[in-house]
Amino acid sequence: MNPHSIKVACSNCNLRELCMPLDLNQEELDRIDAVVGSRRKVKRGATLFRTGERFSSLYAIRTGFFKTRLSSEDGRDQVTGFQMAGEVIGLDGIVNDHHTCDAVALEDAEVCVMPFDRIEEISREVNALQRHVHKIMSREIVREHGVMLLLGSMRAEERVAAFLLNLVQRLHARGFSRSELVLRMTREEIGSYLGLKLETVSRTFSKFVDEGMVEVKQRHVRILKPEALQELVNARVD
Amino acid sequence: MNPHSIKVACSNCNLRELCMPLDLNQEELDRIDAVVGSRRKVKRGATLFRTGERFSSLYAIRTGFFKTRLSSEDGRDQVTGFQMAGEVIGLDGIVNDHHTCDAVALEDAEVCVMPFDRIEEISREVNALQRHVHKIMSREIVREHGVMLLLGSMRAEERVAAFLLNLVQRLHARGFSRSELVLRMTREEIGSYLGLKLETVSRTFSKFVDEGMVEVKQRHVRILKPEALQELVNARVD
DNA sequence: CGCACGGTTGACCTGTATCAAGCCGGGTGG
DNA sequence: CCACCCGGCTTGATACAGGTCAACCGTGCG
Repeated sequence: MNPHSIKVACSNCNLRELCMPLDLNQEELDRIDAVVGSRRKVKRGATLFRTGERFSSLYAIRTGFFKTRLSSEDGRDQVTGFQMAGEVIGLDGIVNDHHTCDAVALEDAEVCVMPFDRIEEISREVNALQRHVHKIMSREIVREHGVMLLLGSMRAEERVAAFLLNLVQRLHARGFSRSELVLRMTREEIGSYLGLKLETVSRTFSKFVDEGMVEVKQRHVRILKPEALQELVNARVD
Repeated sequence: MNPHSIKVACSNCNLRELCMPLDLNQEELDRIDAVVGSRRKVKRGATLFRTGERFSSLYAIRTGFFKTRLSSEDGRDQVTGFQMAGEVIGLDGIVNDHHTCDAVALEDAEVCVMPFDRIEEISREVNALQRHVHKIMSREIVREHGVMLLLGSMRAEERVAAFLLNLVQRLHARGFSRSELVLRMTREEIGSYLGLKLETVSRTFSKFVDEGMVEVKQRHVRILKPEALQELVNARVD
């Protein structure tokens, strides 16, 4: 759509510790800079890639917030994840050379475009990058295991609690508050991700508010009792 | 537990087209043989690896049938997948150098042990192997997306139908019948995987039988109307 | 042979979906 | 600047899918 060729060295990027391996010598650093082909801006509501599009690159999010979703022709819709700065999207496309989900920007965003064949080429030479790529993919697999646990065995309250704690923890790792957050997505999108209807998400928020665990004003959420939420998530089922 | 050092060349393995890249010259083939360190037998009910164990290898299943499960201390249990011959397990361990799930044999099994540092080493030299490893990981990510869709948006009948079709399709790719299968797992394990209780799985089977879509005798299942099951899976929700 | 585990089935309960009405806040146009 | 509108959200009433609890059955193993 709107590719930009402004290149900024990864070695200078303030997200480096989030999206690149750490212990590199200068030569390796220079090599890794070559992984990023260009940058690309994505407007709120626009897609970075869509189901069926040819896969060519992974994308490291510099700024903004994305959702990924499966949209099958038969009308089922499933949000498979929310991604923020420092996270990598596009891994789904590697198997079949085509993307199998949509990536939609939930706010104006900018990504680093990393052509995958270049990633493969350089990770043959820089062991740390090779290892890094493997870890990123493995991390995604483990994350999805967690979502399966959530969808397969948690009740609505537990899901919403887990969702809020996960979001705020990731934001905190990026220097934001550990108790306050702004939701970038609608109740419906949260519901899709959590396997719930939007009304249930809304009711659950209200319940948490009644119980003094959180404050909710529209999309602004303040977590008052993180331990209480955590306890919900840990609750034994049987 | 019980490592065996019997080595059999991948180049001669009848599962090669399932678990190894295809277009290789002789030199590359020889190199890839070096990926497999040894074999290991796993008795029914035993674990190949457990949550928390140090990660060192991926495993290619030669024979037998596995389930992977998350078993959190708090009593939640979630089956995250069923794996059969030609499939690779252990990818979850790469991120943190420790496994994050258990792999349990549902019948006596044998796996090829592939030390991961050797995989990384050789895939630096053999591009096809590098690409292959990336595809395996990406395939797992895409598979899990599918499970998220199933858990997040399908009703019980749809889940069970999808489960049966998926199993029989994978078995058929391995030379088994496209309509008959033997379940290697209990109703409870199916239920855990599908986010349902075992009674619901049982009832759903019975319903399918009543409707003439399948025959079920214990763990023997014969699919009589695959199109009907497929239609269920494709059913638009709204 | 008999026990134990896995599976089926029934009766009832409950959490979440569904349907519906109304609210709130931000953006637009008069 | 205000009125209006619209999308996103909340809340209530009701329906129903699937969970729970319980009894019973079949079969394969010791």
